[in-house]
Amino acid sequence: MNYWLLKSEPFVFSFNQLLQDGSGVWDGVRNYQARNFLRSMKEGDLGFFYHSNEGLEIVGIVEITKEAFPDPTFDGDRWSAVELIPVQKLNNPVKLSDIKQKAELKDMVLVNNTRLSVQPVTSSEWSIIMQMSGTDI
DNA sequence: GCCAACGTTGGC
DNA sequence: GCCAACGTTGGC
Repeated sequence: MNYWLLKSEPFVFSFNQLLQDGSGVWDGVRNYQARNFLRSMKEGDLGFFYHSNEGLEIVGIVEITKEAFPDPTFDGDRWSAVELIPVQKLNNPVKLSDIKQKAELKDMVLVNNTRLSVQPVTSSEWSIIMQMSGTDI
């Protein structure tokens, strides 16, 4: 079981939107590093849903329900997409500024490679953030 | 609005 | 294959 973090600008696609829709396709990724992470996702993996630009916080948890397939917004198999469902909204969104203050989280990709939109999260990072959010799964 | 970090493009 | 120029992302 692996953990991930997915970034979206809330005015493009928000966690609330995903909750409303019931499921979503994570497409439009045009970065090789991010694509490779998409391709290594397994059904049942969990991910944080992060709002970039506005909010700057982790707002919810998603679960991968369909492993990588060709991105429907692109002609060809160069880019990939996955399907996911919302699992839960965090009781307390975890802000980037709070993450940055935690010594245990200083190595998070989110902190060190701000531009990567799909990134892995270690299980210890996952549990620390879950604790900060006051949320149980 | 600015700027740092990173990715991509294209000339050589 | 290198590197300068440019474009984009995203935090501040």
